[in-house]
Amino acid sequence: MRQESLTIGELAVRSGVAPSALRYYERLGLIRAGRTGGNQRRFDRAELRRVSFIRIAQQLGVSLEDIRSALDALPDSRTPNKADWARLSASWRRRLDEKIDLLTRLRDDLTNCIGCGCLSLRSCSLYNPDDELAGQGPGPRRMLP
Amino acid sequence: MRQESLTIGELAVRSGVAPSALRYYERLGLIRAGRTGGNQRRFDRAELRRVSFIRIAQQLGVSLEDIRSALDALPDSRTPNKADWARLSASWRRRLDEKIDLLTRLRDDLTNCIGCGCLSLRSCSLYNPDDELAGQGPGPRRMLP
DNA sequence: CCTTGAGTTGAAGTGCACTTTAACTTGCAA
DNA sequence: TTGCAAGTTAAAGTGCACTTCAACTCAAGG
Repeated sequence: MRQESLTIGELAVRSGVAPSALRYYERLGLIRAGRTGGNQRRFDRAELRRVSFIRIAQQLGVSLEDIRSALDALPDSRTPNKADWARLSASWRRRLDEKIDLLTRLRDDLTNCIGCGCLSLRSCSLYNPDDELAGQGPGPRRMLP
Repeated sequence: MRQESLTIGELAVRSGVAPSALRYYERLGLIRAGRTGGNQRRFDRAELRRVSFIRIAQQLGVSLEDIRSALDALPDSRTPNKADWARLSASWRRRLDEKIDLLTRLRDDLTNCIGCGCLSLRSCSLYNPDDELAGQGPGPRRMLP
């Protein structure tokens, strides 16, 4: 079989992302699709890698807007190759390192800090409002203007 | 000075959380406040620790609803002591361990996986949809019914 | 040819975590 | 006592990441 292009349903199954989400990603310019004569989307297999990248970045608390910016670094005219993806992954690695670092500090301090009764923010390294990745809970945030 | 109770403004400054957010937390039952004769909130100093706990939990991608459940484990009648907080922090430590683990795997696999071209989800350990904490990006999620 | 599942669109809806607004009241210092 | 910052409420608004809906078209098998 090994077809060149995928329907939106196929891409959804293979990526684990709902068709509606894929359409949404396309609208935001995170992925691209060609069209058939009858106006149906056909995705290049390479888009699978993009979707994968998107979901990984989301695990790091990166917004779709920021992911779009990152993906813009990929070549527009040709299919991205290993070197392209490697370059992109480098920046993600840095983010990952930072995030792991933050969580590790959090873990190491937690018992200690609660045990000693100092858990009152500000004083503690647990509270780190300046960290770009720190405030990314499950809900929208943009607390300080 | 060392006053017994804090106004909402004072708690906001000391916790770094906006007054509107604190009122919201109170509505959801995450924190408690007494009232003055004139109906103004007065927070026990112990509430500071609760707010701290909430913000830390949010960094782990836990929803306010889940945080509320966790906080319900604290004693209702008396001010929580060190042992109470330690017990609570234990469960958070487990979550932290899991999350750090996930991110570490992610980091270790990333370059490798992208480099080898296998980054097509499903096949990769990068994609881990069953992990409770994995899907916690910055936006609301609840993709599968 | 006909049916049926899969795809198309724009517009509206959803859930979370808040913030903003409007209209009003309190608490404290001068 | 008066002035004003800080507090109060309910209700509506915001931003993100989607999903759902209605009304329609397309693609492929029998």
